[in-house]
Amino acid sequence: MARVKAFDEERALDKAVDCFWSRGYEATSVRDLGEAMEIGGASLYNAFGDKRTLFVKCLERYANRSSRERMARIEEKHAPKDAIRTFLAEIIERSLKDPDCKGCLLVNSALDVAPHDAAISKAVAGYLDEIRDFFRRNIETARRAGTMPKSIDAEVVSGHLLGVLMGIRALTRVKPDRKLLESVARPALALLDLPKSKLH
Amino acid sequence: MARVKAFDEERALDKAVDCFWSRGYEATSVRDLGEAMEIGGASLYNAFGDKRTLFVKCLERYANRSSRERMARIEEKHAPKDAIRTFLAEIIERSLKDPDCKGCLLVNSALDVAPHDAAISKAVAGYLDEIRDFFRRNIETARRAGTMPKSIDAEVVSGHLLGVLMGIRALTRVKPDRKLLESVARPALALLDLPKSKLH
DNA sequence: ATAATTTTGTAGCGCCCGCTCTAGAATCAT
DNA sequence: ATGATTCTAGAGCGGGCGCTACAAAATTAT
Repeated sequence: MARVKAFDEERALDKAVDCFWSRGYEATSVRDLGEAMEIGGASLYNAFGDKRTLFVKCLERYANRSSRERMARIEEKHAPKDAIRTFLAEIIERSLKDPDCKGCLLVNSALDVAPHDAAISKAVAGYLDEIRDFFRRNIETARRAGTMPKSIDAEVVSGHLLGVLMGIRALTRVKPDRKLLESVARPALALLDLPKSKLH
Repeated sequence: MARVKAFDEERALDKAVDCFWSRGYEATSVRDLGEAMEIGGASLYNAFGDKRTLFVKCLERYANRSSRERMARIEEKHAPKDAIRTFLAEIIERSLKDPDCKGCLLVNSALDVAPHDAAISKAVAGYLDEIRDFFRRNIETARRAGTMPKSIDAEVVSGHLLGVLMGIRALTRVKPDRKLLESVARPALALLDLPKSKLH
């Protein structure tokens, strides 16, 4: 009934994610996006709406492919306490591996664009809540299993871990140093361990 | 020998800081700046150079008037351990008080502009190092005074506190909630306390 | 083949960007 | 007062911005 699209929407969306991720929302032009996505301006507007709408779709795509994927994958393979450790370790590894120091699109957006756009702010806050929920439920499960101290308050420590995560992501962009990032994480992870006295 | 400036440079610079602080580097136009500073474009370029140069001066101004001022003021009035507690508490209070959720100009810049500008990145990294030094020297002093556990590693914990600080500043921009921000800080501050067993 | 429908490339709209030029206004030493 | 020097206001430069209009190209149902 009509001409068929000449490009893969998901592939193009991934390219758009890369653009916004490495350059930020304001500094990325629609022409930049078109070039990276290998489509013309008309196709871009036809398929994804205006720049802001495309950005919202990029956030969702990123949440699905990076954030949620990581949590699900780790939660599947690791015991609760180990899941939290693995999560932070993986964040640090990826942060250090990236030569562009792009950090996390959600954290970058939380600082750059969310404060000036209520709807995007709400979306980003939701994605961050999912990460905190990941911490919280793993803490609670481990606490019940007796692999974490009963004295731990899941509400407090999950918030702490979210803050630590964001601090790591933020620091990465200006000081991508392994020793520093690990020193941010270590005391938070030590919290989760049973006190030595209880081990004997 | 020549006409005298009709505006106060420092006052104008403070207005420029407010602009960059609330809108970010990219989203702030030179016309925005001129309007806020109440000077024309020509005067702006004459007195402060181009937009980027003005931004660098704004960072330095902010570091002096916000970051360094706070550290010096707190360090003067508080014992080392209390200085760290007061510092974080003050950050949380100011973060919650600000209806615009501007966060910290240094942290915002670390994510937005530093990654795309080596010189600015170096400057921001330096300002953040000063904050870590504040944590480190207060930890070391308190440790020697016996008001903090000897088991604390100042290198690790100062990095942790810097990360926690940045996490608080980042979270503020999208979730300015007291309970959350305090939960980020509390475990980090608990680290500094002597274990109960040692008190008796 | 034809018609209907959607996608695509291109050209370009109006607008704002960072920045500069120029003319004149204000201040100083003499 | 005069001249030297600096500052200021305004217009406007070239260029990139987000976005759209339009006609040609590609696809499918008939």
